[in-house]
Amino acid sequence: MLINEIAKITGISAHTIRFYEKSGLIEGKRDESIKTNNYFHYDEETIEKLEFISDAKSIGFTIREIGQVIDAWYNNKYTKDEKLSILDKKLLSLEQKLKEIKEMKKQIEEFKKDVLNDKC
Amino acid sequence: MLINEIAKITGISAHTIRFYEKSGLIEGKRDESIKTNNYFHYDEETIEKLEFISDAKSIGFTIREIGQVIDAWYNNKYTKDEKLSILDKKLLSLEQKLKEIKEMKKQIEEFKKDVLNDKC
DNA sequence: TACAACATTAGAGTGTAGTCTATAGTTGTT
DNA sequence: AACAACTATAGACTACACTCTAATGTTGTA
Repeated sequence: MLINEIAKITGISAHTIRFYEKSGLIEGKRDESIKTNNYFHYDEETIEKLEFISDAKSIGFTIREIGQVIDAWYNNKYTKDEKLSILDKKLLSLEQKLKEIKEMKKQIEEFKKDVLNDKC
Repeated sequence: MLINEIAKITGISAHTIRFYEKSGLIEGKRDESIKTNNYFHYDEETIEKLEFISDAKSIGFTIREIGQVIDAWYNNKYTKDEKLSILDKKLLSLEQKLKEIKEMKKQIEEFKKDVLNDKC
């Protein structure tokens, strides 16, 4: 698959996909048998990664954090223990976010009560 | 209270507090009886607002969104119905975030299983 | 073969949310 | 009076995450 094809599939622009590639989140491969161009080719795994990136971004993970998780899962940069430690840290920070969101919900519900009772 | 005092109480720097003031999130008042300076004075409500801002930021709300919620609660920019509508929208987006975080947790737990089973 | 549609790279520009610097004036302490 | 510590303002600078432009080359269709 060339860049515009995965762009269409994932809904992420070719520009942004190139930006993610520069940032080390994904990696296209060049077809060595083709000598006339140096187009990048992307596979199913890249689609998976891009979808994961979209999800992770929407809950506030940074590019660097997402890169860590991707590396912990797909790549062989880390030992098994290092991978597990990275993933456990992310799980903890998700727990934290969950708590904060629940508290924020309570607080906004309090605001609503105040508005309903004309207290502000 | 002058700026450095609420900075100390809230743990937010004076610079950032001034930035929030410029952004319309909080508002200090000048003491008209003092002619020698034009220092801003802040009250307890500002501390409440600043603490709300910290919480809301950490779960990914933008300055603009936080401004809307603060206006919906403290100010008289909106009618009662408009205020309730703004707060309900924020509650919905919190529900959405909650869902996404739960899904992300599941996904990272899957990653962990793969790592544990040496599948990657 | 003309040409639209695609590909690459480097680098510039944008918006968000701060963060810092410089300048100038004010307040409190010795 | 000297001076450290505070205050305000404008504007420069930073990091992050895109987003776009320009230049150049390639591919596929009429």
